[in-house]
Amino acid sequence: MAQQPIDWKAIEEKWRRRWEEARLFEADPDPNRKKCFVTFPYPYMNGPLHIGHGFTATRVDIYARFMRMRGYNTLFPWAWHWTGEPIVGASLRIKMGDKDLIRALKEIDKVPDEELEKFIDPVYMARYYTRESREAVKRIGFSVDWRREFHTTIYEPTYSRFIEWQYMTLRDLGYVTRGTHPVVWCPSCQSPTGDHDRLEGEGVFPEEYTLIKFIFEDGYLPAATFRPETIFGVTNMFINPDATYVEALVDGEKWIISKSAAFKLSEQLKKVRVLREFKGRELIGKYFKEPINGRELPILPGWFVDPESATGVVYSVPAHAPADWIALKDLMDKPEILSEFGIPPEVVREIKPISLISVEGFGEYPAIEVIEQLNVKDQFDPKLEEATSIVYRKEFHTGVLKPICGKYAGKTVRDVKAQIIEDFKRANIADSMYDLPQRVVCRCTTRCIVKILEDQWFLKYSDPEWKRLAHEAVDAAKIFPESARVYFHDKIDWLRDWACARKTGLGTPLPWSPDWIVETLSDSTIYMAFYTIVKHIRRYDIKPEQLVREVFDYIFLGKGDHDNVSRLSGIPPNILREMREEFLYWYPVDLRVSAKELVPNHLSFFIFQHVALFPRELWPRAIGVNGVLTIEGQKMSKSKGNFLTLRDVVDRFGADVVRLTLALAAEEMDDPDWREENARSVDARLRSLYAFINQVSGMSGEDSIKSIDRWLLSMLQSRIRAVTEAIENLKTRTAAEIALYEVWNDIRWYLRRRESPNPKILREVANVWVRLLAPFTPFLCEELWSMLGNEGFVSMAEWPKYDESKVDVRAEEVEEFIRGVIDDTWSIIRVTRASPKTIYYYVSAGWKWKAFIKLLEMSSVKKVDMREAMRTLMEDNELRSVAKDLAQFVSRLIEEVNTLPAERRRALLKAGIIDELGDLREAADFLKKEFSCEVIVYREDDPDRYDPRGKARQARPYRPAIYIE
RNA sequence: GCGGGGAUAGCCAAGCCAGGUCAAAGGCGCAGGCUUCAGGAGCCUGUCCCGUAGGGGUUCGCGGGUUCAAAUCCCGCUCCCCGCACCA
Repeated sequence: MAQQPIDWKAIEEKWRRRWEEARLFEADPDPNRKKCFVTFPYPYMNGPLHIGHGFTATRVDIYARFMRMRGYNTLFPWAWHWTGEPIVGASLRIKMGDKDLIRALKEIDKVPDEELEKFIDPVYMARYYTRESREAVKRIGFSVDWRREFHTTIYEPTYSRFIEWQYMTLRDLGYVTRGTHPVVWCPSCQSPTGDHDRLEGEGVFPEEYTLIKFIFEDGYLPAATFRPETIFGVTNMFINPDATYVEALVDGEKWIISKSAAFKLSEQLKKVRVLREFKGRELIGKYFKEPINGRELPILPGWFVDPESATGVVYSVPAHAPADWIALKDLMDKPEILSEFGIPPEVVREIKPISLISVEGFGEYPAIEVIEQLNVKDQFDPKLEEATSIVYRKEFHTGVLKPICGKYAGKTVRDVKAQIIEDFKRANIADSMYDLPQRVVCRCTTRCIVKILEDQWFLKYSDPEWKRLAHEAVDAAKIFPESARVYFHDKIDWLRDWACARKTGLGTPLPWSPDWIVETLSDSTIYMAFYTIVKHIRRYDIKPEQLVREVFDYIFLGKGDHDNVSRLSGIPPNILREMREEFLYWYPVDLRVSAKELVPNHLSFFIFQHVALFPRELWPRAIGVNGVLTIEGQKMSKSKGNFLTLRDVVDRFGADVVRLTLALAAEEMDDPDWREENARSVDARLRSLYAFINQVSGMSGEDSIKSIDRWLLSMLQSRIRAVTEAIENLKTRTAAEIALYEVWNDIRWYLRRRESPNPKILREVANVWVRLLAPFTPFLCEELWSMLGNEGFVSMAEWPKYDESKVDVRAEEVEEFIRGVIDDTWSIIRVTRASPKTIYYYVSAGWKWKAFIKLLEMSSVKKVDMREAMRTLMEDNELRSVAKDLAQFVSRLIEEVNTLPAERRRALLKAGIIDELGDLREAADFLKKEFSCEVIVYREDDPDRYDPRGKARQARPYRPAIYIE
């Protein structure tokens, strides 16, 4: 199998053109054929397709091509996702001259200058990438029906009509609700700041604080806390003397809070009117009242109080909050600070921590104990945070409230916390506000706050009934790999309501509230249904305004009759019927594949929305989940500079090489790793494959059938079966591995064993082989298929069928036997470091075979022991005559026979007594070549044998005795 | 923290669900040989350790256990990766 220069590009172009001319992958309903509808989640067009897209989509295409060859009417459509913020964002950044982005687009995406300048129009940008990506998809050879291509957003008005229908229907079904929701918000951009839009604060989300409204003069000091239960242990207040505070009317009450808190609250549905501004020191030394028992407590200076955090008002519980204790201790140690504020030292000295939670393993004052344990020095010690977290966790999970807590006494903190908050709020002792636990800075450099968005539209994924249906859909579907099923169930339970509309970005406006746009993950859930009718929309030039609700109701839900709907829409009734029929023909989706990162969002939404909108028989049939691609072991990213676009990779290596390399990289949920080294190796293999098939196609020679010929065909059957089963289960790596390497190794062994290969057999094998590989390397296989003299496309050829009649267990056992003999012989040669002149083999005597088979039979019923075995064997006259040797023979074999796996035992029994002498003599020439010496074969009981060391009697079935000179 | 996936010989990676054919597929790399008008091609052999006869020893993250028998089952531990929401 020598290599030849092959022009991949020429082959690929040739067949791509022919496929297109033949409209090979355009699939239309055919009631006489079973259908298969596979989909790949449409990619987002803010950049070129990368090799990670290529990986997942290749798996889809392998499956599609496989099913097509198995006779299924197979549809693999493709579309483009334009919905969302990033395209607009990128476009804006280009407009503003963002150097990093522009360089990335030039260098990685290879966008020419004259195109780049037009990217200030986001739609132009999306169109550009769509055009580029379409080319890449064609080049890599995905078997797509392009008549059904579309993109999303209002720029594809008929798609928008579809989305409108979807959301009106969902709303009527009660799955869309209205509500409020806290988001991280940039006051400058006036929009939510997602994780990827931040300079600082990745992974930071709003947290809800309880505000305890301590009474102060004619108003309140609302102190923020996560631990409202500790109010029973409050001893004082801390205010930052240098921070700016305000007196403000908040929903009609007078509140004293930090200046920034006032602003934040105004974004959280509170009516805020600032009355006056002042420094915190004004409050220091004054007294406030706690609202439970009305105790009067002092306000002390605390510079650790961050006015940017929550209200900037902090109450102090030194028994249970390490920070509070440390702050108090500081003040006790530094009376001069107190005097600066005119506070007598005894005010602080007399403060006693009040214990309100009992915790196993701690005494009265857990905070103080932990501070001592960790040796926290002062308020600025980083260990303080750890101390706080230890106390908090311990008290939350195991703490029990003490009698001082009144009606909550005796309960654990965990159980009663929510109740306390509710009670306090009802009693107007508490309120709440959201804030960010850490600084978050928007890309525009503005510090973010939490805003509560009103009138937000939600998909009610929290609905238990909806969840139940989603679970049922997961149970009913095939999930590849099976282990991902639990992942889906888990994520369905975990999903909360999803804000399904946004104010900015591209998309489709909500039909009943057009200032909102359907959010990107929410407009991409059932669009596979649109593939089934977009063909008609194009062909019959159906206008968006014709696509009234009733049209979709009719097509997708079977509501109404076509005459009526025709009147409403102006679409002829026969076309409506055709669309309905086409939808019903293709639906449900037979397979959808994506990377595992989409399980918690896209794939789960896909399931949810299908169960909401469609009857059970139209729910997805199978979902495949795969890993996330890395490049040479590294996560792919544009900033790291290891971003590989699909187009570049296909340009460099050719479509088939890329496809096969990707297929061989991983399956199930393992992460594939793209390695150039692997691609080069695959390239070499394919060149050799070409050379081999080329050679076989013109080969002539004798065509007698020997055992080795039957062996090759027999092996091929098990390869066919294994590849078929693997692809059925989307185990594309296993399938590719067997189809390429295992078959290759079989053929190699065959060529080695057969001095003059049988051309007919090889051509038969080649015809199967090329078809097994066709889903993986379709271009090359088309070429090889025609090289082998076949008419038509291999893409449409019948998938090889497992042929029982070609299975030859005996031939397989014979090869096992020969291979074993070779291995044993090599082993001896290596150990003795001899260079053999003559090798003598002695095959087992007839009685050994007889006993061996008998033992196999006995052990397939149940485990045999020595005594029982001998008793049965001795019933045979011939065996009895060699009783002494028999006993030795059986004792050596019995363990082995007993532990043989059932399958193997069956194979051995099926093969029966093989003609060791004949087979070995037939292989003698081959063995001579292998060992470059003479080979002589005897039967162990041949009276004329040459056996100077008495080796012959060691012979066992399948393991002849060996003597080497 | 919650959830999911992992840990196998130099590397990648099968096997584990259904315990014995497992010193453990396949690929890559490496070494030796062959082939070739010596291009990153092909073929053969080797690649845990020991062994002058086909054998033996020790391995499948760590520690226990079940079993005649465990990479595979059970318990505990350590470490790695990924997701965690208004975002594609």
